[in-house]
Amino acid sequence: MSPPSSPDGDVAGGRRRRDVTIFDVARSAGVSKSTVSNVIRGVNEVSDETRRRVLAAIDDLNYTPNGIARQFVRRRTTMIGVLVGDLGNAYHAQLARVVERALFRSGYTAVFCNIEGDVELAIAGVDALLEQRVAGFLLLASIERVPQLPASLRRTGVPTVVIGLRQRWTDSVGPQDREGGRLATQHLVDLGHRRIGYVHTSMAEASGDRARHAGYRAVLLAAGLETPPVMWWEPGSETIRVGRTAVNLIDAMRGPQAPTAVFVWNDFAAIGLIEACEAAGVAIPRDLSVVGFDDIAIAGLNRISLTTIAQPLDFQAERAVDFLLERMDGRGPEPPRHLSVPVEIRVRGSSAPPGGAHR
Amino acid sequence: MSPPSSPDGDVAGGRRRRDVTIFDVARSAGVSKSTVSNVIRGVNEVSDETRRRVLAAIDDLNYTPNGIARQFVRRRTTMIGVLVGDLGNAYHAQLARVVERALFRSGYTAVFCNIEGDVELAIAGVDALLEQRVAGFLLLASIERVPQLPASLRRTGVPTVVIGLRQRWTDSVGPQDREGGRLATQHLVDLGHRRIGYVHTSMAEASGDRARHAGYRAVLLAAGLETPPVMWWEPGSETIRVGRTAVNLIDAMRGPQAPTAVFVWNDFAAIGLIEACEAAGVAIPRDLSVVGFDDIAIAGLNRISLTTIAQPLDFQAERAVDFLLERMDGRGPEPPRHLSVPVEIRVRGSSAPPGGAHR
DNA sequence: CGTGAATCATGGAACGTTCCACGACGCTAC
DNA sequence: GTAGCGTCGTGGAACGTTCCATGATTCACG
Repeated sequence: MSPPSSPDGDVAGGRRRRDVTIFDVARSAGVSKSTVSNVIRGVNEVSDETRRRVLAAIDDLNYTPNGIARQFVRRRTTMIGVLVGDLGNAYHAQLARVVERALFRSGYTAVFCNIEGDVELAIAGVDALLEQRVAGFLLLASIERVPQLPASLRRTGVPTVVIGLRQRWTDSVGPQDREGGRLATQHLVDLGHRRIGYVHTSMAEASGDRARHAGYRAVLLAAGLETPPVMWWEPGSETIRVGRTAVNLIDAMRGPQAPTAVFVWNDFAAIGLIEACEAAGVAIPRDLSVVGFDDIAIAGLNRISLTTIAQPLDFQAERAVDFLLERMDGRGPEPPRHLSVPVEIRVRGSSAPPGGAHR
Repeated sequence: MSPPSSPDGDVAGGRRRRDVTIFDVARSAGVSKSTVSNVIRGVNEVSDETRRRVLAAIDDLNYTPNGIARQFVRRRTTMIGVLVGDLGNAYHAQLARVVERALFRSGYTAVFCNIEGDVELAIAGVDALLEQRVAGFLLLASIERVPQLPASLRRTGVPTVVIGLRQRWTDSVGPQDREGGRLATQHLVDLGHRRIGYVHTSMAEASGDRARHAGYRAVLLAAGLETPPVMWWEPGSETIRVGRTAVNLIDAMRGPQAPTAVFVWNDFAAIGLIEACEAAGVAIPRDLSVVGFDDIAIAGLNRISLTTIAQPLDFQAERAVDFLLERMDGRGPEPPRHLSVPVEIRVRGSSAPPGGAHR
């Protein structure tokens, strides 16, 4: 009858074997493609008998709907572009993880783009995501190395939600940075410290930095304490750069007005700082108490034991996804919402009374 | 002339504003859609003058090609499904990061699916990726919690490459596990240890576990040393579970035949083990030397200082992507290739002569 | 001047869905 | 008996590309 077993398009050799389509299912079930479509989408009442036959045919042919075709015709994908600072950084990796879960649970697919603080990469990544017609963007904090990113995203007109950094132009979700700065600093004051420094990265727009600093200053002011000049920390891009010099902090430690405690704007930097201090002969917490922010996983290790401010990442991810889905539906409120979720302090071994009373 | 500023499809309200299409560009440039397509794809010689006009029109209209439509008609996407064990685990996160970069560099998009050792999640994730018609799969190690995954992927017929775990049915890339086990154990023997234990997870198919164990046994055999029973470690799923008991190791440490050193099958477990030991009063390295595998970022911290086997993740990711692209082109060789990349030992503070000669 | 080749541009079919308008059928109510 | 309605199913247009076969023009060469 038919030509003897047509070539059929090899799985290999470039051109792919033709998929089972909705037509094949329709033919096999003896109905029209529209009916199959209705069954799959669960709309437009279909009689039980017909549905049964269609489902049987789907099962029979091992049919998987072609999501690309669906997204094409609907002119709306289920992909969300997730821009993340650096997956090598535990805080970002953790955030990426919970975001992926939250999106998946809502039926969306996370497409990550690892910015790595590289402007070229960021631009190329966003372009690629736009070409893929992502339905939305999720911007995960720490975009300090690519300051033009927010404006650029905004211009695309694609719904965007920011996590970890407050932005005026769109919804954002983040920790109570100011409160966190307050808690951390108050903890140090309560321990009896009188000269408490603040350490951040050298970048200006670092997520939450400003607010954390404000909380810190407020406590010092209320306690009638002097505010030493801000110290900075040059973050390593890939890992916590062991022994990387926190130049002016170490210098300060040797000066006449050495702080007895510091609040560091995030754990990643705090741990690097501890490493650098110890390498320079500054004992933690005897010579210097350190408090971080984020409570990344390793902060809880006994070997690290970093006092820090914990923020609930899961909850933030879920709310951010909620916000994003609303905006994608055009249901997002104006002006944009900004949710700050509560933080709490985890007191561990890196902080102690001045002079190192315990440990 | 025209109706007063037609509704035009609001950006919000569900139905999206119609994109600029290739037709708009064609009209604006005064050519056919085919010519625009030729210019974009850089094929089928186009005169310089025409190309210039088309590019100008593209720029003018701010046209972004619709990747979904392209992938639809070509019946081939540029998305690669990346199945990863647990982004919360530093080793996986690091691997995910380099894989994303390598794929991006080749013009592909990584679509991660975080398995989390959850069978349901894994199945649902793979289904979603199949619906998205990913062009290939990359399986990142540690699928020990979802043993049926390889077989399931294989059945899909979608080209797959495995990283970190040797599989017979398809290409794989991984570290020289056996050699790593050898190096680690030889290091301990050289330090003078006579009773050296091996610690792994309780899961059978853990990536590389078997080969690492084999390297370990080979060294002990060659050195004429006794092989203590294998000890196991129940890994925490989300973080290194601080203080989680490595039950039978701690027990063993108290017994008459306590090992003076252990080789732990990966850093994640090794660090957890160190924590548990120290919590139980076993000092590292005085009472017990510990060697890990992977050289995850925090292993290099002075506070951790874990002696371990380093493997080059970037290189593995690049080769794995090469392999995958070849298979996707139908150029993959038969039988499948298995690449083992060299490892090296990084000696740090967690290993010392028995009795803790230094530190 | 006619032919063939080279260069460049074009129109149309196809890709696998969704969604809409419509139609067939059976039932109820007047 | 027929109008109206509810239930269930259908065919076709549309989505924005790619790719192929073909067409138009120009030029070199005999």
